[in-house]
Amino acid sequence: MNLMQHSDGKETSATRTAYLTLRQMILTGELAAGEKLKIEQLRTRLDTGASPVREALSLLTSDMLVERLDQRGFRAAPASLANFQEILTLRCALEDMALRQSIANATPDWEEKLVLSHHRMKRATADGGIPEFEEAHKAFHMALLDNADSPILLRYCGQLYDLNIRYRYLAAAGTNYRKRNVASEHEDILDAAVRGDASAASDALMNHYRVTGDYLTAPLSDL
Amino acid sequence: MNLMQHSDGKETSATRTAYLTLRQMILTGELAAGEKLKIEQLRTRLDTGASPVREALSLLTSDMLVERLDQRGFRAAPASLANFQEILTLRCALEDMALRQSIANATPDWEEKLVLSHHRMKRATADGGIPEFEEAHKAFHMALLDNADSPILLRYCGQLYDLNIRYRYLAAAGTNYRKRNVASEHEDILDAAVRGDASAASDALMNHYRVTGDYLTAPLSDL
DNA sequence: TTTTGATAAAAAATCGATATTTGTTGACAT
DNA sequence: ATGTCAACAAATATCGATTTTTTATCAAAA
Repeated sequence: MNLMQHSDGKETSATRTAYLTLRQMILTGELAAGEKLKIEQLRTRLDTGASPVREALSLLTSDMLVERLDQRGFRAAPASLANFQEILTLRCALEDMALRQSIANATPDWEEKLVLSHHRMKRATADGGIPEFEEAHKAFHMALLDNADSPILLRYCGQLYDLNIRYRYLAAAGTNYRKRNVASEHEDILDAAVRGDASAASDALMNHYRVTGDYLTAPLSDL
Repeated sequence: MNLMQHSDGKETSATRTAYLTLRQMILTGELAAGEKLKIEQLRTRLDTGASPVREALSLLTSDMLVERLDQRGFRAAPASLANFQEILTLRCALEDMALRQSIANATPDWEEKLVLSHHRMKRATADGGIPEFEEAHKAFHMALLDNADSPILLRYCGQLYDLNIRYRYLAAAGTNYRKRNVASEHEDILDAAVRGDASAASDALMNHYRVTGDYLTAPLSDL
């Protein structure tokens, strides 16, 4: 069945490979927002059949990264300032909920994972490339929420996180996020979370999003 | 391309038909929670090819109504009490948000749609079958939120609504929901919404969910 | 000119067949 | 008896080709 060797050596289906690849291409803007996604074109680009491409696009539809047009194929989800701001607002609402639940369920094991993911993010900030940082950054943010014991909520938070990433890349080709000093903001969140202070952690997280949001709004104002 | 005549005569793709049919079958329990969904079996049952079935299942995966098992096909999402309660909790949180925004944006046009959808639901309660009532009931609840100007939020609310429906069918084969007197609860919500009293409307809506939740928890306790 | 309608090209959706994987059974050795 | 392994059966995943739909082109008519 044409097994694919995934980067780390794990074997995956062609559909999964196509899904991950297309997702990455959309998040980074390699496939531009609003762009028509032609099956044939993607088929050759990913060197796979039409069925896996089609299925991958269907899956991306649920992530709101791809839109399905009636009988006219697919396109990358359009970007707009309104969409960006909606994502920001919802992230604040949902992550506040998730973070408070997560902290309420705090365990030593969770704390350790949290500290670890923060360390890895700092390490990736220092010497990794952008993809490595992005991965570690998401891992940290999701680790904050991961203890919430609410799979659907976490799923939504993850989706919104990814939708937001796309706007980071749009705003500045994904480069200068690290140039702003986010390290202290991340530490504030981590410290409060580990301390078990839900309100402080939530405040710090919301502040982080508000500041980042303001920071990105200007470059995105012409959307 | 094998156009399908949808019930109301609108032409749709085979994929869309399969999606809607399978969704209905899962919501009503015709395809039981946790049940293995074999392509071949569904293919003959829906009288269509493997590709549309496969794509429809992929789409249902994003609705959390179907799970994809690594290389072993699909199954209907399992049901559990924890899942039911998570859905209830999230619905309260998200619909509270959406309803308040909706009311904050109130317009005469929205009010009219709201009243209309409520009337239609009452009418369907009186003389319609279960599917008609279910459709009208969802239309009313979504109409309450529809003015919120937050597409993603509305999407999530719609998803959670559907997930919850499945538990209604599970609890009582979907029959006795109307036997409880929900009419007055619906009227309380409607009145407060039309009056523009967001807090009262939200209280009424939350009460509606809490009561319904309690009502369903007992029959579902053996999940 | 603008509109209309037919025609041709491009693309999407679907089908049928094939290859690959998972699961199952039962003989054989321990 | 129990565990292992090969052969077989069932089901999934994928491909290649076909059908259908949409989009583009262009000539003829208003």
